[in-house]
Amino acid sequence: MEMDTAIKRLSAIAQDARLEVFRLLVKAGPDGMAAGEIARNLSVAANTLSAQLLVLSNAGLIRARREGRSIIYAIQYDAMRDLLVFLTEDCCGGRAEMCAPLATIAARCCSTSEGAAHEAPARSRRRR
Amino acid sequence: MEMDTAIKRLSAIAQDARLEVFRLLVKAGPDGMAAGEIARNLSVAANTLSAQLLVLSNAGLIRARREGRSIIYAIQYDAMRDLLVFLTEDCCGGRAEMCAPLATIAARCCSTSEGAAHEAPARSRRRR
DNA sequence: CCAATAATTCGAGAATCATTGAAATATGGA
DNA sequence: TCCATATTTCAATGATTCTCGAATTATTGG
Repeated sequence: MEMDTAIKRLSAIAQDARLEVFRLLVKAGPDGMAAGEIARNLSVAANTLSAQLLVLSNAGLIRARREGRSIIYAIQYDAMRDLLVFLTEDCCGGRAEMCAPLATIAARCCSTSEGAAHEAPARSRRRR
Repeated sequence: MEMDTAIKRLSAIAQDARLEVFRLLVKAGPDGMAAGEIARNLSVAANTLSAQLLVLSNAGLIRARREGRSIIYAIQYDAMRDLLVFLTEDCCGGRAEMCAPLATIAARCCSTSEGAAHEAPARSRRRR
């Protein structure tokens, strides 16, 4: 990934309203949410939100699709994944101080069933 | 982690010079690098760099220690790890689109020896 | 076609941020 | 103590960025 792209994405989420939008859309999943719905959730003006959605879109972190009168925004998982990969590149200059925690993140995510209220099918994954 | 902290850290690395400093220090590892050495590496003025190092410090991403005439900056792995955890929180709103890639990151990191030009002693680590 | 809803674009003003030269502080050695 | 090295602080300037009101575009239903 190019530095330019990474910076674009980082600055996109380095702002309170946009970080909230981002997190909201991460939670919302692939189905996404309409712009108006997002605005209501975060109590931010429609036109302000529009500008912020554009920043996130231009960074490639979210994607818009029209559905009737609404425009639905949804997270782009690949973009986020690429950014995380970029940030952790060369993290092992010989040592594992950073890598070890990464494994923890992966393990915590989707395996700890703390938030598994929505019964994920969970194709048997080997533990630990 | 508080949103404020996350934003502080994200904005800290959402800028070209600082992102380069950050990546350089990630590579450098716990021993860190002197401010002057960083400046030479990135060909940026000492005073400009100083301001940027302060931003990264205030964000908690790096830490300074004096050593003789030099001031050595080193990455703070914990801060970075916490940020990554924060960014991936709630990423599993039921689906694994984002989580699966995370595991890949962890696996790629420290296991793929693609960038192992600096012959890490490699205390026998199981492959793959 | 007209009105209502959903969202975006435009322009301006305020606020924040990055960079620079000049001056200041801290350390180590002669 | 005096000087050179290493780095930071300060103040100013220019560049970005954020937000907001007003106007605009797109879509649906009557």
